[in-house]
Amino acid sequence: MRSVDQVTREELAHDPLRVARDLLGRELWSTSPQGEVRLRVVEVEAYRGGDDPASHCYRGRTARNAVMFGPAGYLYVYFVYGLHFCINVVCLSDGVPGAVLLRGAEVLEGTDLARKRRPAVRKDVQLASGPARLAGVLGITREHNGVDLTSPESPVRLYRGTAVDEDDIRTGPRVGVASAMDLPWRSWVDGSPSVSTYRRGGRRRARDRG
DNA sequence: AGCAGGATGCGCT
DNA sequence: GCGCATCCTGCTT
Repeated sequence: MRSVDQVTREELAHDPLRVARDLLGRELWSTSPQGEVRLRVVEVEAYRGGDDPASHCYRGRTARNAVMFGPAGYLYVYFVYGLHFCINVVCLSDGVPGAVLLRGAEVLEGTDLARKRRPAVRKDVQLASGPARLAGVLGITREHNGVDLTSPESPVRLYRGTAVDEDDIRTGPRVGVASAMDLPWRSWVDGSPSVSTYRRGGRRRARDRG
């Protein structure tokens, strides 16, 4: 298998906690009329279904989260805070919801286009640091919801890339999510400057705002 | 390096 | 209505 081979659906049809670690070092290529952008994934988070209160699938299937209930290998796109898109790789099998949120990546090719799409970001190394920036530099919109990442025909695709050394992988709690469960929800490549800064979860109360 | 506040659309209670 | 799997600006250490 070569680094330019696409990731197969079978490889993604597993528990999100496992797939999350496996996605580190993989490459995401997006093709559009504007050009091509290639990323190397360095930060991810696992989300499950009915047993995960932070998951969009926690309260069952709806029109919005339907893709997460389908087969592995598809893109789940959601819209947050009235401004941003974020993307997940759907995993597990048809009917069982689960996905991995892509939180951080390094830009390998297409830096000029990435910068055009995210003009506010100061340093190139931070162009895809953070889930909405990552989706932004790929040119993701709601049209990309349900795209097959394992098909050569798709506008956004997942490639094998180069494996990350086990010793370079770190895990910790998810960003912006309050969870009591001690599981390796979040994984990242140690030392990468494109890993987003950690913010703890939980709601801010009126008292805390002073 | 780290708050705080604003901008903003939409899914769900 | 409320609350987000956020980002950006501006100001303080």
